[in-house]
Amino acid sequence: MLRPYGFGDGSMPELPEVETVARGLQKSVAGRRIVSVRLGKTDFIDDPAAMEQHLPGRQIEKVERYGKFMLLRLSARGNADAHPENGDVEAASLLVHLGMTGQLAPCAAAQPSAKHTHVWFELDDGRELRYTDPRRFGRMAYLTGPGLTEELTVFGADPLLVSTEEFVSRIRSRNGQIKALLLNQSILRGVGNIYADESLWRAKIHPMRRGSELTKKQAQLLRRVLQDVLRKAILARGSSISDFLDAEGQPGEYQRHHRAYGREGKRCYRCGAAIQRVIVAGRSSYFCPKCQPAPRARKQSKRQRRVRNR
DNA sequence: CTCGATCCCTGGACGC
DNA sequence: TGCGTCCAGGGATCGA
Repeated sequence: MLRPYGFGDGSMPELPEVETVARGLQKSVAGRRIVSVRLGKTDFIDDPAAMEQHLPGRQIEKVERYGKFMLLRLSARGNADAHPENGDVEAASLLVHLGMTGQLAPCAAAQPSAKHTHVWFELDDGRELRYTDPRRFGRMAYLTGPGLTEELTVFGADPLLVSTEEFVSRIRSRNGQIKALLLNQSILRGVGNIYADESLWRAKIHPMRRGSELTKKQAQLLRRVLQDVLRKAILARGSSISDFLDAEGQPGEYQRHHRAYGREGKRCYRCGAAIQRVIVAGRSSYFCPKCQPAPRARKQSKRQRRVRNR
């Protein structure tokens, strides 16, 4: 049985998982034409009517990843009834975010639908591309040129492509906690809770350290280990992903390489100290208290400050 | 700018 | 077995 992300072992779709899904879809559905669209619950879709109206007839030309989003590049609709005012002669894109538990995968049209399937794209080869998402934290949007551009410009650099200089300046120019900065999609696009913790552990940086507090060397190291972790996770097909893309696909294996995430109370692989969990930026953060020394307490209450200033 | 709180949602874990 | 409670988390939003 297909197992969605986020169940049991804390895995969820971050950059490596989304990259894995996008590559799988590029192989399995690129080149196919969407014949029709059927919708179930639509509260995670920007404009359901637009999807029903504009998707049929379009070919899926390419499947790309953008941060944690997938971008299905669609051809212009080739039929004679195309209405230019509706953008039908224009190339378009379907933006898909898997949220916590989203899955997008093709299957035979005859196959019974899994629970929580909300979108069915009928393809021109007898299959259906289906979107399943129990929690509906995902998002789907049909977008054309300007709308898409506007949508994408709010995001920061791709962590795999960002130069050392840009990474260092983006991080060191902020006062926020480094964990929050890594999770902030307008600074870097694609990093989530798991890979933030994993890279901070590898760089020996406490999640509550301030971006501005990092040395240049630390920031450079963080970029290097972040890229290394993401690349290796992609090679491992992500963390704990089941075979939901194609029959020969293997489950993700990267969870076996986790050094911090989900290891509260377990021994640090480097020094043997017990991994701790704290909430940073509203999210569970796992770190080694010995290898990743806490920043000096910088926040003082007004009262403390008054006392000290006397 | 940065922070925390709140909400969205479902199902798994856990206690009784 | 079955119920209730808590928790997980990406992201939007809002007020401080």
